[in-house]
Amino acid sequence: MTVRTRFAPSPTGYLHIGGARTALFCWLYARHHGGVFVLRIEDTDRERSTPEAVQAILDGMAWLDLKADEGPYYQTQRFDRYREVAQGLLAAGQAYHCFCSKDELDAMRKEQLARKEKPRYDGRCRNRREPVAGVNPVIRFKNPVDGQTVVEDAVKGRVIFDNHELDDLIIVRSDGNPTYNFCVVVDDMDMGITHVIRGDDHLNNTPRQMNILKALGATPPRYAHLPMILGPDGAKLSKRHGAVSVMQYREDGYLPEAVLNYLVRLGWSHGDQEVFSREEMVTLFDIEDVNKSASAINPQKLLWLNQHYIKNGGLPRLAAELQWHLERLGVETSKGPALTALVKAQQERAKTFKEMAEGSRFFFEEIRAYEHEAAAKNLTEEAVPGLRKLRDGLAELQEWSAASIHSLLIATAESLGLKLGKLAQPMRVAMTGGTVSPPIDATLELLGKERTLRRLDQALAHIDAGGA
RNA sequence: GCUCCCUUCGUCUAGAGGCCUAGGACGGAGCCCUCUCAAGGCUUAAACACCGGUUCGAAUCCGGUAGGGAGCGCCA
Repeated sequence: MTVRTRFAPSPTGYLHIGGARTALFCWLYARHHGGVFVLRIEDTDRERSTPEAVQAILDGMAWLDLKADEGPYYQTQRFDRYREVAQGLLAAGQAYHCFCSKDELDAMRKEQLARKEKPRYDGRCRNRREPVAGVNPVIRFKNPVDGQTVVEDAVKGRVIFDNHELDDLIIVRSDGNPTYNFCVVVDDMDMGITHVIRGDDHLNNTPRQMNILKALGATPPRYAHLPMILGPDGAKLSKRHGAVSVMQYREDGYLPEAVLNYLVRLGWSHGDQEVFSREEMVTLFDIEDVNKSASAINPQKLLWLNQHYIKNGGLPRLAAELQWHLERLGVETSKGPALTALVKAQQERAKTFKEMAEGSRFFFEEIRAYEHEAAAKNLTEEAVPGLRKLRDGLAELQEWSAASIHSLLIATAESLGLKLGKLAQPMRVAMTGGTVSPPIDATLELLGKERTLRRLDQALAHIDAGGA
């Protein structure tokens, strides 16, 4: 039997980090077993579902490269099918019409709560023969009243529910539309889903779904309920935690492989290994190895992984990403060094592409102002002799390469009895306007001779003008 | 309130009765390297929620307690 998993988000918002992890595990499990990964959009709540949210989910998955092998299926396009199945249940006496009003239901709940009982529908319409005039009934599933339903969960283990804890849930609303728990069941059955991997907030729904499946004559799939993902503070994930949408991570300068690698280690591990390529994830991942307990997001570790992928990624790939971010900053990338060379110079000092792009602006844009403290400390009269001598040397330099620039720098500093830092740091401020850049020789090489000399003159003039 | 789930360093985790004086990673601290920022190298602090039981022996098994979480909708 081929494994078939599904990711079934409801399009009421963006693809957040928790959803992304669920999608990843579903995808990994399918890939690992040579199975099929199905995408299903659960949009039965027409009030809250939007096409923008559908697109956002698709975009998020595309960015993470979690391609669905089938779908997306839309539940709103399958309403006829749900109604058909509900009618079948009705005809078989496994479901019934319920005419209870909302007020009646509310009153019932209140009483039960007052008696310190779990609120549940008492099944009073189970044996009603006559319809109530003027009331459009809902359809309820006739849940078994005794016995137990056992969920053999791949991550939580054996979980036992007494059927009398479960009540007769509504499967079709009074307006004729099917409800969530029912659609899920019909879909999982129709789509031949063999493994339902989802958040553990659904664990309590599982016995109800299994009972409906059994009533339908279907074999329940294998279930795996993933622990929740919490915010950095250990509280439930929310907007207040910043990057809730996976696409926000792109904006913030993260690579999808870093996000994926971070996510796969939340609730899953393989010994002491921290870094996993996509291929390794696929071969090593197993749902049986997933943890039971919730985990908090650790932004520092994500940052570290991102840095790892920046340091070790392929240049063309990284250059494309840098270009995307530079363009976001409004930088004209054609007016500067080749981006692959730039990435090579910057990849050791950036944790994110956002950071790298911001730290690379000076390669493309003129220096309009020096950082105050940096200039005050480095662009001083004291630095002038060194800068002048270096300017002469650079102007005559035949081969404009980091290596030759480096030699010139050493020689210049030596001849003036200066420590390298006394020369390099003023140069850095002159070239970048600030104090941070790649090694100065590499920076000059990337800047090019003309720009270097121009900026050196600009700095000298600045000092000459009294640092104003 | 009821049902269900969870509990190893700050965080992610290893651990499936003796290999544990509990390992790794991020983060922290210190040192080294150094033209800045980084990167890198080395060192270091830091945890089995609690109480009982089983056992020659428990982080690992059992029971309870506490603390977190989820569900209990004509939401998904």
